[in-house]
Amino acid sequence: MHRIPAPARFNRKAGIRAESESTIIAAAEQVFATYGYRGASTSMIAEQAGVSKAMIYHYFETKELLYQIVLERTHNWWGEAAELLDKFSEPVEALTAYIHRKMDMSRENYYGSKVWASEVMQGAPILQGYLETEVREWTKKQIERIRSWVRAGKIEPVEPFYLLLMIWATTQHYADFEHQIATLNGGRPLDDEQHRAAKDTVTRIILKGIGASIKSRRSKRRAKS
Amino acid sequence: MHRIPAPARFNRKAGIRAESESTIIAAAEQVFATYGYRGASTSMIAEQAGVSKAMIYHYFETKELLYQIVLERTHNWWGEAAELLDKFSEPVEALTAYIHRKMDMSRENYYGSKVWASEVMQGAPILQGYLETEVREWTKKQIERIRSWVRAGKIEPVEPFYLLLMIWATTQHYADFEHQIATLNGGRPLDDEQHRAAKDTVTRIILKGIGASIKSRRSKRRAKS
DNA sequence: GTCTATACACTGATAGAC
DNA sequence: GTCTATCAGTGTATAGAC
Repeated sequence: MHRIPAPARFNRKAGIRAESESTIIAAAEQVFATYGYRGASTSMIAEQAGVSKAMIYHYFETKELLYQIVLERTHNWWGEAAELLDKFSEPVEALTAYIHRKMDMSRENYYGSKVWASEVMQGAPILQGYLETEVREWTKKQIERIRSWVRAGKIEPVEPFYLLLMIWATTQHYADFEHQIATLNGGRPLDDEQHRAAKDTVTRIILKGIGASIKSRRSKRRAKS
Repeated sequence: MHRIPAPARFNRKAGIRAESESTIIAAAEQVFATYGYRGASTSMIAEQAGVSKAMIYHYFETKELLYQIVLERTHNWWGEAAELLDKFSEPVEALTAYIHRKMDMSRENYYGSKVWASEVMQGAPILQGYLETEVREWTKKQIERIRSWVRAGKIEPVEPFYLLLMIWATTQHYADFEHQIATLNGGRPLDDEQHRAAKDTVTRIILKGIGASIKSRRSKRRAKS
């Protein structure tokens, strides 16, 4: 395809297109998160986005394509957190950074997490290939890394797979079950202080639980996100 | 489309009505678990149950009523695990029994857990009343109990709410994400040995993470008054 | 109790005016 | 780019034969 870098004043149409697309994607993410793929209707997405239903089909060929794009976004979004785990060589730093980031992401945008959960509960018809390749490879790699920490005596013997599942489960729970958590919290979502306490509690229990508790106190507690 | 395994019949020798009803309920539980309330259709439930669609409406007035019954069953089923927590006065025994039971239940019937998760992701339109009364009261009570364990020096200081959420998240993850876990496990569900290892790992990390491991129980005793 | 036939709202998707 | 009108199919739910 022949792409021409156009001047800014000729990009107005492309600007409108990009804006409409992301508005629709954001709306679709919310509706898919709430009702799942089959339960979501294009009219609901259109209404949520504030556009006519025909606009959905103007920008996206089918409902399934739109769903795939939403899933792709979520997968890329979580990929960022996954990379974090590799950026630190020590278990305490790596796990702390990973857990905190995932907790923040669960709070920042819980819709993506819900769409993923819904997709997996369906049997991952769209994500299956991705699960069997990238996610599986990443998991194997992290399992080996955790094993090396055990061999180096940095953490106590632990089954790495179930440790990883525990971290995923706990951090994503704050996204997928945000409504239940808010209800039990008196009808209000966790405030900043509660969110910080939740992150600290989760991190402390896991690190201490695998014998990797923090030895030196560091005031790395800046306001994140 | 994703195929659902055949339903398990709960009744052995009961009336035709009772047997048909429980067959339909079991089928409905699977379909609701897979596609959510809106995404599930009565034809799919009928096919899964091996009866005609009209039979669904013969035994259950509406799709929503059938859904409510499925949710009610799940709620009662989990209530059994909830009671377990009160049957032991010591944190190690209570939490071990509770975690093990919830892990077993997640394996025994993950459909109920999925339906609950799906309902909550919708904003709990049906379960909201339960969440605001029974679940909230139970949670408050357990929070107080955990606080008393902290005061008695039986466990280290911990925010009880986030500990409870962690236990729920982790144990239910094995139900809600069983497909993803099986995929990462080479396409096979966790076998008996792996399930046992998962239970042990989860229990050990949590107990050790709150300073309630069996070994240190006696030495952690402190004069309180 | 079980089935087929059917009413009618809603679904995904398209055509065509502007 | 945006809208209304529309189609074929599926959705929930009911009626009535056997």
